[in-house]
Amino acid sequence: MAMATGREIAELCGVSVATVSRVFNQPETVNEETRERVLRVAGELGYRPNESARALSTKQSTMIGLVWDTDHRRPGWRHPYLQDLLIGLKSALSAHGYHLLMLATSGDSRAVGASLADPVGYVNLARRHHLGGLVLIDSGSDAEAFEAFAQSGLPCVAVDVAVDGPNATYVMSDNAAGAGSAVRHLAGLGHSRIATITGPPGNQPAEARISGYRKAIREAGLPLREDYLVTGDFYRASGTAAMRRLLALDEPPTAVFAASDEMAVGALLAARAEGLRVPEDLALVGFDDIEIASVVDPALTTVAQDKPGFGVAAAKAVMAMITGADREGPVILPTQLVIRDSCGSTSAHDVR
Amino acid sequence: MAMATGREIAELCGVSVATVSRVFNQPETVNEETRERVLRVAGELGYRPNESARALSTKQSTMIGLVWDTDHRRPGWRHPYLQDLLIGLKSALSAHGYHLLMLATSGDSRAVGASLADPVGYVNLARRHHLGGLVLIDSGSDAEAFEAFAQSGLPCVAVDVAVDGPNATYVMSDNAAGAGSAVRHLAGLGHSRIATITGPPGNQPAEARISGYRKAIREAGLPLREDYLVTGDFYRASGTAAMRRLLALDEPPTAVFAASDEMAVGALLAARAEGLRVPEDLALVGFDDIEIASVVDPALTTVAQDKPGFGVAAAKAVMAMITGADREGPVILPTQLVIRDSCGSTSAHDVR
DNA sequence: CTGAAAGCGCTTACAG
DNA sequence: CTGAAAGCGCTTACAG
Repeated sequence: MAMATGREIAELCGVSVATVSRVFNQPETVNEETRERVLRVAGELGYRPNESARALSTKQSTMIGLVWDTDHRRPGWRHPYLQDLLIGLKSALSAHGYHLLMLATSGDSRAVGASLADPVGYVNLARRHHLGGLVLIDSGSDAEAFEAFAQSGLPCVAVDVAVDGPNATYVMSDNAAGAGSAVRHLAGLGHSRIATITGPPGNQPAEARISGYRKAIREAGLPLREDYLVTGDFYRASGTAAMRRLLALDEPPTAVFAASDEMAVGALLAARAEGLRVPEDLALVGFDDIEIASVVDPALTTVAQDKPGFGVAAAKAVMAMITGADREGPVILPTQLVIRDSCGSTSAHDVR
Repeated sequence: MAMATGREIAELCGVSVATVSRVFNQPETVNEETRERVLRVAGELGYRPNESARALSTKQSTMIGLVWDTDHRRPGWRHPYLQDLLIGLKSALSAHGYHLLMLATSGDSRAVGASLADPVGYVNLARRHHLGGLVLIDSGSDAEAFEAFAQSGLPCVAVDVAVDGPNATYVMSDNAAGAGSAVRHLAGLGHSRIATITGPPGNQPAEARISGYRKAIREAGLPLREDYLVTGDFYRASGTAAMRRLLALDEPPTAVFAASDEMAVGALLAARAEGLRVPEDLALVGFDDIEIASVVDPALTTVAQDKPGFGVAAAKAVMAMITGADREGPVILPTQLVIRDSCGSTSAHDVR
């Protein structure tokens, strides 16, 4: 059973195809009686305007492109909360009747795919498909490539990368505030030797978390020790390495804020290997609140990001650009400190 | 800068649009010199045929639809390995120049979205977009709805659900064999009281894992005790509840095979709460090998599924249907037992 | 090997 | 309120 076409509906209803089209696009301009007849017949035959034809004619499809580079140089790389992001994105987009097109990525630039090495390939794809806009998901080091998208004029919203352009915006957690809340929690527990394991240099959320850390340390009246600032890369192994370095210090920290849960877990492993007990000998706070945070032992206190919120906000932002709503600034999502067992309780620490 | 059209290229090259089109679709039919001229000009202007127009004309887009129900009745539901599946799917599809369209889902059936309650909505969408086929991802209880897709005639490949239809197939782990390997490992370690925590009744992988368990128990010469078969639902909490029930038995098991890592973690928690040590007092094997498996303490021995492999196989299967290759049967993926610390070592158990 | 023409299924000024 | 017509950008028999 092939799809019914507008022409068939028109004939069955004794109207022109133009009228059928109007029923679906500007229903208020067509006589109520005709409209209902068309709607009824269309309903019976399961008719809906063909999307390819519609996109060709209007130069606007009901699809938003997703740029997510899976052929990433870093092999085992995984996005910390892709599924939640997609859930939020998809459901918010669905509410507007939009689908999400995961654009093919191809190493070479021939064929259909594009690659981040060549952003115009993606922009081209977007135009050829009449996409309404693009959602850009950072896989760690795409900031530069994203800048090119933002300049293209196409509605773009980046997640976790601050881009700027005629039709571009981004959504990001309030990373500085989140880091601050972690440090304050630690300081409030009586710690004065609080170190941090950072994300990779150049990464915006990573940098913001560092400033948040610095600011909170200062505000707590604690000394800012550069040897308490160890560079990681968000991955677990780097957390382990960083923790070892911290533990080797003459005056090792009693508390550590890791800029990702993965690194926090790595740090936990390192601490355990050194015979330290968490939280008794070492307090630990992570960032993200991914699933493993609640499953490690002790369960990790962490700065939770609003994962589906990224998707919802991104969807809202593209839709706003498409419908030409007033342009709003970047979306900054609040974080929330989730207190579990990796820092002990206040009372426990009073004893210290 | 709007996209260049075929007409512009044609004019610049002094040929007809038909020729330009041929250069991209049947290059061998056009004179080499002309072809190269067109290709060069097209390259300079970044021209590529518009996808909407092409799809309208050929009735075939370069998109595969993804049916993934996020508005699932089970609120906190997450697919255990969606990201890996998508990575495999996307990269294999990309190799064929296909994109992945995540179809909008809408609770109500109006608007653009469809819902699993109404599979024809999706099939309709597929036709309106001229999708090459559909990949169906089970969110726990979609088997029935998927049957409807399979009957539609549209190329469909389901993940983790055995569907059948004129143009449908599926990819699934060898769940029975996987469960068997878990039980054999436990039996090999000297356990004779091996219980299992199952997935939800009716779920095909869950059922297959149960048969695998039964078969292996039998083959190990152990008695099949119905009280050692406790029903779970793949979620963590059900693992905890099931474990409590097992521990309350007059003759509690010394080893448990949980049909998912989540349930294994739940079981681990319950065992710990009862003061049991894992693996000393209780050996535990999970299924899936998701990230938490390696992060819990003790690290979980588990039956690993080839997660990206699902995506790759699904992509291959749809592409084969689209290109009309000989129809192959369902793809059964091998599993692999990953031995970590939750079962102890053979020697440790010899002492027992 | 190449062009003119029809057609894919819709939308939207333009008349009436 | 409605229809005839043009156009969106491509592909593919059909002639030549």
